[in-house]
Amino acid sequence: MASKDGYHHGDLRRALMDGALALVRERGLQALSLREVASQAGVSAAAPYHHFADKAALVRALGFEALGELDRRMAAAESAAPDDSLERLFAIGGAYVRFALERPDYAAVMRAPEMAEPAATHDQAEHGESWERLVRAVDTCQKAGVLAAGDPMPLTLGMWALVQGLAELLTSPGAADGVPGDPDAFADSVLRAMVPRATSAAPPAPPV
Amino acid sequence: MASKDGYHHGDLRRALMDGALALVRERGLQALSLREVASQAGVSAAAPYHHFADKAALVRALGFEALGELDRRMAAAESAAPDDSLERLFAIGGAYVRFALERPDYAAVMRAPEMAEPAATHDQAEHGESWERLVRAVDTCQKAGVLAAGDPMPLTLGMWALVQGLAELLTSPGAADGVPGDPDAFADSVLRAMVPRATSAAPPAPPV
DNA sequence: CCCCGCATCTTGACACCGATAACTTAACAC
DNA sequence: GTGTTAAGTTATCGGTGTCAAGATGCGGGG
Repeated sequence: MASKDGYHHGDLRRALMDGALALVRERGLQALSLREVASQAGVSAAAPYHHFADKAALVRALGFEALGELDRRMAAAESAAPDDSLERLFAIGGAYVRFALERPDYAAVMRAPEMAEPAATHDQAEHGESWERLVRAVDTCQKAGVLAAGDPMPLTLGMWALVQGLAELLTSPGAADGVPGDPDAFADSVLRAMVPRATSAAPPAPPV
Repeated sequence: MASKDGYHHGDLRRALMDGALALVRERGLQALSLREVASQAGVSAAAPYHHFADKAALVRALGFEALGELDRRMAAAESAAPDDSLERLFAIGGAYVRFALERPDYAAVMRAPEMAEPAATHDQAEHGESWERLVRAVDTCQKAGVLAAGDPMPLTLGMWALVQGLAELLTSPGAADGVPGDPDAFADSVLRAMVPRATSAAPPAPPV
């Protein structure tokens, strides 16, 4: 809609987004500079304003792209998991953490302050499809009796907050200290340790 | 050490910190400007550099102050809770969330990117006293048999991630939608729903 | 064919920001 | 008094987001 495929430049909008993503990956969201992204793409400092209203609009575009990719990975992980409701829930949560660890740039723009502004929720649903996917997974677990019945909201929001906080903790520098080995596997153990079970027969945390 | 109590100005360092906190409260951490803080305090733009090496140093000072206040509230909540290990754990987590809701300015500087830089861990321990307090509470719960035994790290880190993510979710604007009534009470219900129990006799989530 | 329109990109400028250097002032020690 | 030092000032630099006005190029209608 905004740009079909290129008049002078090849596809500037995409080039700007990729450049911004690279800059975030290398030096963090704080160091993201519109001018630098522009000059790296070979255009002047004012050129981006023909593709994004604002620096915030660029960040929001990246954030929504990240949300889309996140949901794609969650969907893949969910369908690849064994046919067990709780395993599917773990797979979804694990996909979030793995995504944040693998693509810290996307993770950073996903929780950028620009994504929480009213202009952001105006364009897209609150958490996108991922949220509804999680709601569905929790509901399935409850119906299967593997999670305590009752209002699903506290459980779902708790699950979301858990993976969100876990991703943030493991992404922040210096977090590699203290986690024994592969952070991905550690995140999985945290998830399994934290998710409550309705059944009492569940083994009390596998020996480390 | 840096300033005893005032030569020309009353106590500039404190005035700058208070002004910065107010600015964060009103317009967010992103809008924090050293120049504006300085002019609001009635001094020139270069004056703050005699009290803080950097803008980052100001933010770090506020962040550590926030961590101190957080631990103070956690301690108060813990000792005010009934004499039950799990209740104490809930009290600690609830204190975190309540603090973040009540003082979003402190919450913002606590998780500012400047706090994750190597210069920050150099001055103070990783999470301050609060972390060790949580470790102790989880350990007590495990010893009391109310939490599954085993490696306490996944449980503790999961608990930390949960309250951290919960605070971030409830602090972000637009989060008031969807939570039924008092967010503080809702956070407590999330905490109680998410924390796993070793005992099977625990009532399966109180009716809503 | 030409020319007009529109999207795109450029230059130039403005206001703001963080940071530093050089200078002035005030408080205290002796 | 003198001298030292902390604290505050002005002036300035490089960088950033943003806007206005002009240049440039591609497409479609005459």
